[in-house]
Amino acid sequence: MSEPRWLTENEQQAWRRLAAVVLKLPSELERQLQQDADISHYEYWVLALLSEAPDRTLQLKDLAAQSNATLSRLSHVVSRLEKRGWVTREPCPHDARANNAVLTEEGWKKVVATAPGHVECVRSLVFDGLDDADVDDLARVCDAILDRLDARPQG
Amino acid sequence: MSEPRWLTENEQQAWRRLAAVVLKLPSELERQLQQDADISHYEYWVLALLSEAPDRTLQLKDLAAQSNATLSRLSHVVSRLEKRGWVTREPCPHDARANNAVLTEEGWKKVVATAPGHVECVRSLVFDGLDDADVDDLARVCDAILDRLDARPQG
DNA sequence: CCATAATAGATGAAGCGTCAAGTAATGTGC
DNA sequence: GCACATTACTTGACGCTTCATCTATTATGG
Repeated sequence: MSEPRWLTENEQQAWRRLAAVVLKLPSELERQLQQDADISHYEYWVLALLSEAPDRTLQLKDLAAQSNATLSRLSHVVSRLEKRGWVTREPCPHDARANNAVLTEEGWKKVVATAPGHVECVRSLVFDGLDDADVDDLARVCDAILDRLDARPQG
Repeated sequence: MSEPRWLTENEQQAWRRLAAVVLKLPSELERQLQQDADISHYEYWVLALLSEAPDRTLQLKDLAAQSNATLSRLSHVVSRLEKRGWVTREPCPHDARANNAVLTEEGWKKVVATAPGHVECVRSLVFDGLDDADVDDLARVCDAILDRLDARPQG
């Protein structure tokens, strides 16, 4: 084991701030959605993805990938969303192992009702403090981090 | 309720990437620490903060603030760390309501043993993909977001 | 001083995510 | 075309965070 490559002063500062964002931003978004729509951030994300998908339908596997979650987590969440009447499960025609998640009309209404307040929250927390150049920088840096995250051996 | 201020195309892209980072980065750090040191990311933060504090001692209230957590969460975590022999609670001399958390010698050793691998993980996931200008951009953007997060009315 | 409020922390229940197993269907090698 | 591995998903248990509530101590107002 060689000498660890410690962080420079600049990197430490950036890291502390990124760590704080990564910790606080989700909990604030969670709070807003819970309070205003009685729904978790991840549940919202699932509904939003379905609302944009063709026929408002996605196979669970793909929905899991697009929402950055494990299939297990998604399965639990879809069960909850099903109980609330926002999503239904349907067998996938071409693969008897697979299931599709389909957004119901009620689910669509839920997304439509929830989206404006949530977008406003994201905007006020993130984008109102940034100019156009900052937004580009943010996207670029996040992309670089994601490249390395996705390149990891075993998730 | 006026027309919501939707996100521009650029903002949407940046947001999706930030959301992915905010979701994936913590779980990857969690995985590394759990695997290599049998400890959670937040537990590591607590130990690391204590290791840098004068006398390796901090009042629970201050430790909660510095680690971006509620007092309740910290209290539970300190209980676990106490059971593992890495931290002890001591009454605060000047305020009988308050408790100090103190890092034990065993706790110090744990930090020393864990830090290099964790820093390596942070470096490889975040900083190895960024140049100096990116690091500055990251710090600046995170700072702007934190300003708005911390300015929120009620947490 | 005394009542009230605020602060510091602890604790138990509830909900969600993760992990380990399990089932069922579908590829793949020989 | 039959074993074997892989894929797709479900389920139950466990651990951790949050929330509400509780105790104890310290400030504050009159």
